[in-house]
Amino acid sequence: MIGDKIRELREQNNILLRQLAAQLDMDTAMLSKMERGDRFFRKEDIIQLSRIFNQSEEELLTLWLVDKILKTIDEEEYKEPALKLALKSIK
Amino acid sequence: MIGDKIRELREQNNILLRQLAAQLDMDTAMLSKMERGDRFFRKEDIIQLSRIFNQSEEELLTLWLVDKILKTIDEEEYKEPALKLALKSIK
DNA sequence: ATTATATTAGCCAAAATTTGTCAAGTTAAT
DNA sequence: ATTAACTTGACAAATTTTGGCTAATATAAT
Repeated sequence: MIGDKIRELREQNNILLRQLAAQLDMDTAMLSKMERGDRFFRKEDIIQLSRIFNQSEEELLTLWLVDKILKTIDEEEYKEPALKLALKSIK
Repeated sequence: MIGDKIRELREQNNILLRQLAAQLDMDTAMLSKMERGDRFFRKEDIIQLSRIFNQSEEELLTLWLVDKILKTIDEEEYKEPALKLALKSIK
């Protein structure tokens, strides 16, 4: 989700993993995993990426949070009613 | 959320914390925390509780999952768009 | 006020999860 | 076959979660 988006942006801008990783001050392997959804980005990294690629922070942070949500409901039976209720409860 | 529900059910049935805790084979203090939302119930406990109180497993597990979701988005800015997107993505 | 019962809070260690690093492995292009 | 880009797996360090114990607090009855 957010990983795909970052990869897309990175490729559109012809930046290599190791170059972007350097900018974020992280290991290349880690960024690779993050783009592929194996690991989570840190929130701060997302904020920095939104600057680097000139994207709205809201958009990227939202995608990032979606991944977190999906991870917590992953494998659970009642995802849909739970999400709906959660949505209600925050409004 | 799920804690309130369990407490409600327990009180309606005039069961003491320590009695219910015994049935669930857990520490009384732990159950107290769970009812108050300080700690999560284990999924198995919820299933057992649905039998004890004759409630639908779906209802209780859903409330339980809502709590998990709320915890992961707690403090985050873009809860609402993220929940909406998550909902879309699972359908 | 004292006792008895019920609930909550605080602390700590065990267990589980997450995170970062490194080295080895793939893939794709030349 | 060599090289550059990327991916993967294994591992330790760090962080978070969990469960249990004990003590503190609250409530009610005598």
